[in-house]
Amino acid sequence: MDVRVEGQMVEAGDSVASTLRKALSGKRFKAVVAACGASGELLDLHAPLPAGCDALTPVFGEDPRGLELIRHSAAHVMAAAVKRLFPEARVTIGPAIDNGFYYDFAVARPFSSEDFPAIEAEMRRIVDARQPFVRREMGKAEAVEFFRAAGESYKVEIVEGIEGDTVSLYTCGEFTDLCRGPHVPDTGFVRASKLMSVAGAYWRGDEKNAMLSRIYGTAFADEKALGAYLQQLEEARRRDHRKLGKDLRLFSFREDVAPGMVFWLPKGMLVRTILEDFWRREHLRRGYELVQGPQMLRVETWMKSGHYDNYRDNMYFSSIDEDAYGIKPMNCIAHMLIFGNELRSYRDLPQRYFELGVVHRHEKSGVLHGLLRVRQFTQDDAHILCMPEQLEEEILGVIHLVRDLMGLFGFEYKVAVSTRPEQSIGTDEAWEMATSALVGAVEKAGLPYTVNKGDGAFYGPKIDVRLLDCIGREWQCSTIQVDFTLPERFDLAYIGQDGGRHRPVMVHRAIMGSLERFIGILVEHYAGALPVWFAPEQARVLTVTGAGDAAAQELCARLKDAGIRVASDLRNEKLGFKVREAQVAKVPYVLVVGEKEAQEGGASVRLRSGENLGLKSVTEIAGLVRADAEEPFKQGGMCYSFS
RNA sequence: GCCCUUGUAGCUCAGUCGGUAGAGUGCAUCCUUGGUAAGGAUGAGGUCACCAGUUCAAUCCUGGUCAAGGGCUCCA
Repeated sequence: MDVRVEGQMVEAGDSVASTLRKALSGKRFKAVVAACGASGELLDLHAPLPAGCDALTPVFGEDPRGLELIRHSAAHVMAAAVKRLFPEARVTIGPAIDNGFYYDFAVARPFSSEDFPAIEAEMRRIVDARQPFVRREMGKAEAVEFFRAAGESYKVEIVEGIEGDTVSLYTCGEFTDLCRGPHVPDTGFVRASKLMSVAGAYWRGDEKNAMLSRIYGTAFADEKALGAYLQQLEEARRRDHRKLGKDLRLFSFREDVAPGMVFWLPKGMLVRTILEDFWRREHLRRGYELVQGPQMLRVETWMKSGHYDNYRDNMYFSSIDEDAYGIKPMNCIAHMLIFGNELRSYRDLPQRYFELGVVHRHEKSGVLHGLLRVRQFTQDDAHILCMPEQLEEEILGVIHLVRDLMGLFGFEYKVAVSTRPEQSIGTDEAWEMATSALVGAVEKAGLPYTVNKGDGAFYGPKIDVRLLDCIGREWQCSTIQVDFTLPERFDLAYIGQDGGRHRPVMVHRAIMGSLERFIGILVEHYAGALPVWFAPEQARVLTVTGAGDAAAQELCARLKDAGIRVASDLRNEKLGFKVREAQVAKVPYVLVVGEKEAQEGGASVRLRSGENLGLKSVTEIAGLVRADAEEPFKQGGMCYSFS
């Protein structure tokens, strides 16, 4: 029988490898890590050619599937090295993950990064030995016996949990591990790897179980790809909003005073204010109304809403005159009550309430992370109360708002629709109606989406939007949720055309999600070089010598009159020094005033890119800055300027 | 909460194999008036996170506490 390999037909060999060898050049064959069978399954190179197999695709290390194999095999190599150095360590699991792999070990003394050099050296020896990965099938009982004899109690537990009669084992050198496979042909393919960090991890991810010692590592097809990845990590560190926030004086944290809560410094607060102002205006333009509820509500209200039962552990409480109050972790209750404040007609619907609502949530201390995970934050929260037949239209409006906002910052994004989970309330009919409204809206908007089956909230289906920043990281921001419960619990109603009382449907949505978090993402996305429209300092006037002070102040005043956020640096320092400081502060426009400019008026303009535009008049400069600030709005159909 | 790492000047970090500490940067003052990424000098600034223990002596060793950072979702 003949087998198709990369477009040519070759005679089937005994093994996958021998078949491929007939079709590939020696050099290419050496780089193959595995093969993909006719039905898409991955095969070990050493494996016998499956019966009836009529096509094979070689998989290389650069291929995502090949890379995953390399990483999985790297986990085995690391485990083998650890077993050599620490024979008493018991192995547990070691999968490939997004950016590498890990392996969890049960050891008396947890590993630390100081153990890395020894482990890496041992790994190197194993890699250089080019030990083949040998697969073997074994009956379950036999496998249990094998691992019990080896003292690998965790493996025994895993084998016992596996369905079916046989399991597969892979051996490289003296190390044998339970593994589904496949693997790279030999350890030589794990030539570019690096151990990254250690962490504690619970057995099977359950905090009731024993704490294991996890070692994270990464591996690539070659040193070049590994180097590129390490460089990308370096780039991410360079963009870290916590560092940039400190350097650029945007915000600070005082762990001793208020852990997980932000102190907004003047520049950061200006950025926030501009974003808030823009966002409020945009909401007004799209038919939302601004509202605001109290910061704390009596505890009885939280009982009525269900938050006390379901969310109490994350809430802060206080008491006033012996009455218990809960500080709001969400804004929806006040919006419910605002709807219920008067009798509503179907003519009044939809009601769209928008609030930049400050909420408090008690996050566990270990999960706080700069602006991205805090305990007090501001949601760009809205609740739309509408008739069921308006639902799709309303959701479409929200999706358009998401699209326009993401476009404004140049974010790519991914949409996922989450459907009814096992545990949920509400009728099938309501779920069906809401889910089809969500799907219908996404389709009308022409957006590709995925479905997360059973991942909806217990009270309704939802759309989640994950944005991708400019270095490809994903962030969960926007969420659009349909909710049947709250209108029910608060007995909200409107009078329909028929004169009867009807229950409105509620859409809960946040686009930026948390303002704090969104600003953190923006800082990382732009690496601190914020676009002119919300840069806290759009321009800085620098003098060459003290003789330019008066002209600089005059220029500054005129630009301020033109609505430009400008500062001046009249310090007694050399120009090069001041230029550097402005550059480090990522100021978009640096305006230099020297003798020549003082005489002719205007300033010589240096951009953040380092480009020098030469002498420009005040009017020209104001025009440049303004045009730059308006640029991002050209695509979104939006329009905004802060003044 | 749990595991690993870390905690020294406003910031970034050295250092002391146990004898209470240093650099760069920033800040202040002075000199310097310099044309697009760092001019020079001088000075101020620290209960070495906190609490115990060991010791003649602890910032350093030991134990504990607090905080931060990396993880604790990826399942042979």
